Amino acid sequence: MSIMTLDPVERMLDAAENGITLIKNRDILHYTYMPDTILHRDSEQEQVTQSLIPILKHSRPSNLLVYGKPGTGKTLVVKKILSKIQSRVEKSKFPIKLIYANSKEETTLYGLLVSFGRQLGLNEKELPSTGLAISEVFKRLLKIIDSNQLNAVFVIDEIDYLAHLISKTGKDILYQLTRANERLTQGSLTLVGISNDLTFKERLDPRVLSSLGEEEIVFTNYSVEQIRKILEGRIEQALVKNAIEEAALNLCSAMAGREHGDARRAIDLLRVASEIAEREQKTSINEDHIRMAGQKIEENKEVTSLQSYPLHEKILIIAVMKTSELSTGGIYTAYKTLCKTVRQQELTQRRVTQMLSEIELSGLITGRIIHQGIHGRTKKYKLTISPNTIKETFKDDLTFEDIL
DNA sequence: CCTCCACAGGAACTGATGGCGT
DNA sequence: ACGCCATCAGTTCCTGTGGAGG
Repeated sequence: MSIMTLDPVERMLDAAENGITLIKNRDILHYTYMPDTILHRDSEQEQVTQSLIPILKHSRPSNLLVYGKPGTGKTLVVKKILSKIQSRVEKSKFPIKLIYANSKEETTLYGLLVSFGRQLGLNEKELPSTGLAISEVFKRLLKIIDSNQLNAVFVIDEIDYLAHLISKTGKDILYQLTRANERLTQGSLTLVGISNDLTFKERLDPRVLSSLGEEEIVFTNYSVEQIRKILEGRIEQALVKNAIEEAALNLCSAMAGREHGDARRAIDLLRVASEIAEREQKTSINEDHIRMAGQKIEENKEVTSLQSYPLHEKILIIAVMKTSELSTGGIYTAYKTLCKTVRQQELTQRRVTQMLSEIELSGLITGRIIHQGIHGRTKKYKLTISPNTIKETFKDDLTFEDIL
């Protein structure tokens, strides 16, 4: 290694040139990477294939519902098998069209339908991204499937979010999707729903359930040992030999397994830890690196969610941080005074309670309902992140100069 | 045993935005 | 040009509630 330079940039460049390299292939340490073989999921793969097989015989397969916690490989398996099926039929005259959409990424019902449409080949002109009635969008989707004689497979990830959107707007799109085949003469439509929430079925319209739930597949959580195997597979491809200590690997699997067997989290941990170790010029990843990675991932999550909030939510978070009286009333008065100093129109208490519960969902604060007898009912909130993170994140924002 | 607090949180509505079809 | 539609942030009005204190 070259002599230590004082300039940190020079030092990093030096290290990159001559220093220790742990990572051979960074992409493999990303959970979006699709490995050739999916570990521990043989029977699930068989089940998925089984229910989709009719497509090869030119008839409509059963609709499919896939359950499993995050990071159990649901999406991976479904995508993999569908693409295999697609490559099988590629040469035949029988067109299969795979459509994938994640309900969480598309925040509105309209957006989701449009994303389906885009993948079916409708451009901005044929399907504008705003302005139409939802029933009109739906009509156009069916029209293109019909006129191109497509056999479409709609994969709807996180379908529980979609169900939630639907119940908010009152449009029963899911029902219409399941019944779409009756309106199609030339093509067909198959639904594959993927859900994280195992109780989601109970909230579903029974008419939808009867056709969507024709087949059900449950992905169980990974055990710690299974996660370890998955990690080993990736380590072998992505890292140099002996890049990770035995204990660190154990810790990594344990940390991810403890939650609910989330392989995605395990891989994230590994990637960040290896980056840290590499930067530190260590010859291997040890337990501390894993712990630091865990912390860093947490902090990153906090900072990005802090930054992404609109102005009034930010003010509210600062109010929670600065006040000691953490009942809703207390927070609200604190919030009002902050609004005055920042010269912002204050919002109603109703709105504020709503914002507070939204922030609570993201995990930055936690709330607990407390009954104080004659003193009524309140929700007491508590900051779950360190005030320093907040100050650090907002320190460049001129709006908050006076209140931090 | 009843009362009454201090809010929680649902429902329905408003007004603005942006863009369609005709 | 006009009416219509979806969406979003926010408001208004509302009903509901566990238990301390009388």
